Amino acid sequence: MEETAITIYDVAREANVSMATVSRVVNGNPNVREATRAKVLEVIDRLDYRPNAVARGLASKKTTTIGVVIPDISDTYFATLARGIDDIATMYKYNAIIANSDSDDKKEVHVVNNLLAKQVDGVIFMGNRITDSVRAEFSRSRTPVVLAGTVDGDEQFASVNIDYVSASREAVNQLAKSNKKVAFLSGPLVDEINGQRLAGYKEALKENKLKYTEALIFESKYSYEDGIAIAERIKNSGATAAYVANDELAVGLLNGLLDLGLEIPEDFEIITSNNSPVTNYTRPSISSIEQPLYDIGAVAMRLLTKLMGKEEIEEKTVILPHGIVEKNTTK
Amino acid sequence: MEETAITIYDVAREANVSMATVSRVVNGNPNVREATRAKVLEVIDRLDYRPNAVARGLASKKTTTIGVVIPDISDTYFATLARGIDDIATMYKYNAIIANSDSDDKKEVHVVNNLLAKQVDGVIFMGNRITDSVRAEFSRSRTPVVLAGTVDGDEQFASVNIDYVSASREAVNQLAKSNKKVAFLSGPLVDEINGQRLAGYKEALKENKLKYTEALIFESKYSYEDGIAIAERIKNSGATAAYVANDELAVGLLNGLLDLGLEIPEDFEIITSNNSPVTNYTRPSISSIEQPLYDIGAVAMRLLTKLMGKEEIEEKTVILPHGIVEKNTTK
DNA sequence: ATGAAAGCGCTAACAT
DNA sequence: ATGTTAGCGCTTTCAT
Repeated sequence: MEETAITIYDVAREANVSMATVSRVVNGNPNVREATRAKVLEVIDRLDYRPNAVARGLASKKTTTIGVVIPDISDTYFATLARGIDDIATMYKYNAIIANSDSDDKKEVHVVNNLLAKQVDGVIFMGNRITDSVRAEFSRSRTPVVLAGTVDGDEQFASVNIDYVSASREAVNQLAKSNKKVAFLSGPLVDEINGQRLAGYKEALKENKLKYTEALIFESKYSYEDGIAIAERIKNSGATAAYVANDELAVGLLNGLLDLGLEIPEDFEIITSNNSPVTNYTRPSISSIEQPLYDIGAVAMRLLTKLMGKEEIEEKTVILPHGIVEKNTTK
Repeated sequence: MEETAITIYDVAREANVSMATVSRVVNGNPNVREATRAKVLEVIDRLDYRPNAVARGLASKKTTTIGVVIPDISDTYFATLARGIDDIATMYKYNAIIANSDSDDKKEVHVVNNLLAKQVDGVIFMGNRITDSVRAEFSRSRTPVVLAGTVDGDEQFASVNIDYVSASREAVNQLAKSNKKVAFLSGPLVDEINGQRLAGYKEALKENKLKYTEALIFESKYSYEDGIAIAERIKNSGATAAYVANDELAVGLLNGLLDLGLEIPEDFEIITSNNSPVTNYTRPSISSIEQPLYDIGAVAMRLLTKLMGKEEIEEKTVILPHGIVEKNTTK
């Protein structure tokens, strides 16, 4: 908003053309004589004209803005996804309004509403689960939605993830090779993503002829402190290994166990889930499932551009490959 | 954008009032009879009317959206600032468009332009320095700008920071108590923020009657790997302590020195700058300057709301308090 | 307290 | 190739 903003009308008058022609030039419409285009461009440059995106949005019903619902932008996991989203968004000339939800049901509904009121062309939703109210909100809007790193059992929405079941199965398989008692440590099991991880854990136990017991299942929050706090209980459970659903939690568990005098990985093995940088900072560094977080965001955004462009989608449930990186918390 | 979006006009017709009245109700204008308000509200609820923020923006010249220029949202330092910004923005009913700049001059100008085209009501700018072209871009716009965690020597813009000179002086003072050779490790010294840190370093040397030598100044990128890579050079410099400008860099240095067989803090002391969670994850945990990152973002956003509301500002250069947290990389 | 009407700055038919 | 003219959905005077 300049002192006295230059409008398309000012440019038209100065260039002796109609505003339609200026609009055509601005939008790269080929139906403009080269000489005319040059003149308009010159005036645009001289007057330093900057098209008002809000007016454009109202007239065209396209805002070139997307909404991103994210639990917490200061959480590296989501921030990495967000970076992937924003890079691709920028590539396709979109801007991203980022709204923190804290995975709170009420806030989620609120921010989604807000985003839709702002007429975003699409939404990328991240969370641990997708509630019915959010689902309803999206359903009665025609705005395309893509879930990133978020599991939707109903497959109502397009989504980009890795195969969490397989990933955790592989991780637990690795641990079960040399441990009879493998603990499972995650955030709330009601979150669908953790449910999938638990399913993978159970599959691995079965494959290794180990029996499942709730005594080895630990539910917690996703924080370093929670990891520290739960270390003693896990040690006392008799487990000699743990698959952990979150890196900060894993770091906490590692340091907690170290504080209790355990040798890692000799006495206890750990595999975590996101292979974020912190897994390399600890001593020993933490073995982890490796997942392409940035790419999940990037692919989700690319998918969204297709949806917004009404392109045909070959497969709306995208599964990206994962791996296991062995570092120093496994033998 | 619903199937057939319902507009203020639909509500007006259904409630037998004019759109002006609906507008008044929506905007909480008191000049509406209670009965009328109730009826309108009922219709709004029944039709599930959601005011179009784009149209509002065009008519009122206020978008209730701010722009946030950030070097990299996946960098915890900035992500924490961003979280503070977004929380206060939400509190004041603003949304934030977040644009990554990678601290790249060209990108910065580009995203700022873009943000202004979108008619954001204000901008929060984060970076290591503020270039002339960005400065120019902001200058010829009337959009309020606040710098967060970003030093502007010219004090042209409102800003929120800690006193980097004092903070690094205190950190180095602490190290100089028991070390004759204290290294200084930072990102590019052309970045004003590092210039201030260096100034503090020099002051501390002087206070401790140590002489300044370029042999102890190390310039690097801001990454873990760079910290690892530079460890040997720092060790060979004869330094027995280092003040580091970035936490990831400090973690790298710590692990690098550990790999070289040094005992920390016995053989080498380290103090870093941001006290981010990773400083607690390492063994030993890293002593650090403590700065209120979240608050810097929050206060910057609060300041911006005042600027946008044309309120009087008592002091546009805000300095927040800092501290030093002694952990286990100092004796 | 309420309504009528004029824009906000632009796009998108439709004409020419 | 270019111009004319309706809107887009809302806010905001100005009347009443």
